[in-house]
Amino acid sequence: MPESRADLLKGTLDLLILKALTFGPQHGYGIARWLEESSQDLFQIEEGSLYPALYRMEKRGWIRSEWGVSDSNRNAKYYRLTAVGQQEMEAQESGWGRLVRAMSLVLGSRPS
Amino acid sequence: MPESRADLLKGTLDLLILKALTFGPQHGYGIARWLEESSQDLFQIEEGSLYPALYRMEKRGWIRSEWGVSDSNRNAKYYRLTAVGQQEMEAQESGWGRLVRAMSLVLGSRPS
DNA sequence: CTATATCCCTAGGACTTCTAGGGAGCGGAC
DNA sequence: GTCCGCTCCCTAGAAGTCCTAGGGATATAG
Repeated sequence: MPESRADLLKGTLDLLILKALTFGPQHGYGIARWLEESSQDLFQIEEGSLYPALYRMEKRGWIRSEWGVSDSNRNAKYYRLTAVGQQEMEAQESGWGRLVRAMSLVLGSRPS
Repeated sequence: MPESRADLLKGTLDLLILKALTFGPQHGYGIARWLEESSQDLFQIEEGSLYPALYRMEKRGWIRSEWGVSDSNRNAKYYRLTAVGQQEMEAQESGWGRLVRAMSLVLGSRPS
């Protein structure tokens, strides 16, 4: 019963990945690094979460992959956003906005 | 593969329940109603999510229950926050704040 | 008496994430 | 030349949360 999970990513990983890919194709490792950087290290992206996420997102048609060579000259699988993925990104972004609004209403509430 | 889940609550249910109980003891049904009201119906609390959540939260010592009689004169199980639950609430509230900050950094980012 | 709202609960499954590994290649330090 | 660290990919298994889809009982209004 390990209650000690950092677990800061509450179902937001898909949106984060989609967002990372709006700037052009990127490989898994690069996505993880970018997310950590751009969140000022608030996010820690576990590879055991990332790769399964990429796999299911590709299966759903949100992203598509292609092998290439990375900046550091290694083989890397580059993912890019599809049109469906772009729509999904927008949908999830607005869903996130609704969640934040709802939470903010509740957390700022007084008794009924 | 039903992708059609409303699923607005991304792991925030515990915090929502804890928050609801900061205003005094309340029963499950009342918690659900209050959360829907105070979120302006953005949250829909399913009973199949709520009662298991209450059960595990009690098992963890965050809340304690006692049978009583509701305003509408029915038997109802009233939950109240424990000291541990109060601490947990504060911890989760600040965790939520960190998530919102991190998401906001990433969603507002430009390419690396 | 019948309908509606109020109240409680469980089982089973879908889904996401984590832990905990394994593997391989490139480049620089020594 | 060898070793180490970083880059890169991946899987299996388990834990945890939430949903769907039920089931049940009672008070009060009409």
